[in-house]
Amino acid sequence: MKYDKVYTTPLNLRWPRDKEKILEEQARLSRRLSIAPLKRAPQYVAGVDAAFLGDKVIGAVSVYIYETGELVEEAYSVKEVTFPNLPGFLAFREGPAIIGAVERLKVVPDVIIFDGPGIAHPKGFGLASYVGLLLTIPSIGCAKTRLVGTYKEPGARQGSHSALKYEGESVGSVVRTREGASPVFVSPGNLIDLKGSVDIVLKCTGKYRITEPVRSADALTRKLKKAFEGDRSLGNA
DNA sequence: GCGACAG
DNA sequence: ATCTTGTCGC
Ligand SMILES: [Mg+2]
Repeated sequence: MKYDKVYTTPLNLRWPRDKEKILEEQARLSRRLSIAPLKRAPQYVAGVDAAFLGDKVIGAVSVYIYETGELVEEAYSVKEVTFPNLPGFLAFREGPAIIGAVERLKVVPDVIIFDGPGIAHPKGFGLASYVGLLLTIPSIGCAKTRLVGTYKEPGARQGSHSALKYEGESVGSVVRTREGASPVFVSPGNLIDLKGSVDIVLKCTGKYRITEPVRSADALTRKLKKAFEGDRSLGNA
């Protein structure tokens, strides 16, 4: 279709003009990811999410103490939306605002959980991988639905999981975080492996399907959005 | 040409 | 993701 606005990637590549270059860039960056076990147990686990308001993106982050589940800090940032909504490129829309939020934190998270995939992506470079690579912070992709890959429905009990395969590789795990609810799609983003990702997601799961850190960030995202609606200085109204 | 398709 | 109140099922 046609675009009335100039959409750009954080690397000044324009859509749809530079479509091929953008795809090459995702593939190139994915090769720089490190999918390996976490060195030491995390102390701080963060959850991130984003919301949209007009042509603005609100990124939010909630940090918890991994062992106790205590909320210790939150932050957010607002950015301009610079990329259209197309499957495979979510990172270009949410990434900037999420990165901005994490950079405003006083504490540096040991691992970050995302509302979107890591390497379970067409080019092996989903939202969690993108942010995890740019910030050099271990990241976990925890998508609500499938982007790529095939799998067998996991068992009905909480904690059940099955492999998510794509192009012959086991890129993720389909995890039943809550009984009676649809499973979640876990895949490592950067600086962590699949096993460690699943362990952390389950450890951060409370009574809901979505991980507590991400739920918290999602809640913050909406509170902020509500507070910003009708705010001329933010560009809407 | 017809589906699939993160949030 | 977003637009939105009540309503069906466990
Ligand atoms: Mg989200």
